[in-house]
Amino acid sequence: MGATKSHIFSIPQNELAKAAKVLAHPARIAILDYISKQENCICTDLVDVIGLAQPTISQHLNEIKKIGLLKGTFEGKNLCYCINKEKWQELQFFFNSFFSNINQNCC
Amino acid sequence: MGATKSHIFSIPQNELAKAAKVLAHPARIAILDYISKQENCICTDLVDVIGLAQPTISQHLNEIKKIGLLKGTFEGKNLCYCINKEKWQELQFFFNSFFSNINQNCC
DNA sequence: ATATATCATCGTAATATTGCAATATTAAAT
DNA sequence: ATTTAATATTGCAATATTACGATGATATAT
Repeated sequence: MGATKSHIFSIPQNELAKAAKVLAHPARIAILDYISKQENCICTDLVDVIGLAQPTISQHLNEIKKIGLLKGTFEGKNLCYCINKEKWQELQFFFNSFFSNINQNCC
Repeated sequence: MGATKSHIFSIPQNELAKAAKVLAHPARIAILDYISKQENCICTDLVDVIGLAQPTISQHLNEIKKIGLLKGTFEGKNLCYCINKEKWQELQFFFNSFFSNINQNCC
């Protein structure tokens, strides 16, 4: 017990849950908020902006990267990254479709 | 350590994360999928539909109820509930606003 | 009143997440 | 080559989540 039984759910259900999981932490919302409001790709110290330790920020960034929501070069000294607009819009559409599917005859 | 440092984030950031957390499990997506597709309030055996044990379903329902996404009478023999349309639309708007805030000049 | 059906709660085991100190890696600057 | 700055990885402690058996509560049917 303890682990999510993903196999009993459909692929879209698992996909949406996975995406929601990435958004299910205020630090990751804050990171996305910050990055999405910059004029250009940022090469900055999110550590100072957010207020968590560097390894923790790095971990959160990794969670966001894993679903493809960030793009950029993640090597070397100055890490430059920004929102992957295509994936962002895909997720927006995905969430919006989910919310739009409610049966309006109910209650 | 171990617990989310909610206090260092803004209220909207925490609110969105909290809502996303509810959607961050395929069972809860499946439950919402199912309920939102019914013609009326359901008074049914989600246990059979989803395929998890009754206490587990009950827990998941409670998570959804806690953010006000379900309404109905939750007592007695026949539990009747359905989507709280107002909260549903509020969340849809909330998520959509978040996704719409991306700076289009980036990258 | 007793049985039955439905949902909630408790207790607990398994697993996942969060956070950070310590350390490693990488690339640029000197 | 060495130092410096930025990010990643490792290891681990604290906490949270997921799942379910056992049990409790409540309402209807008999």
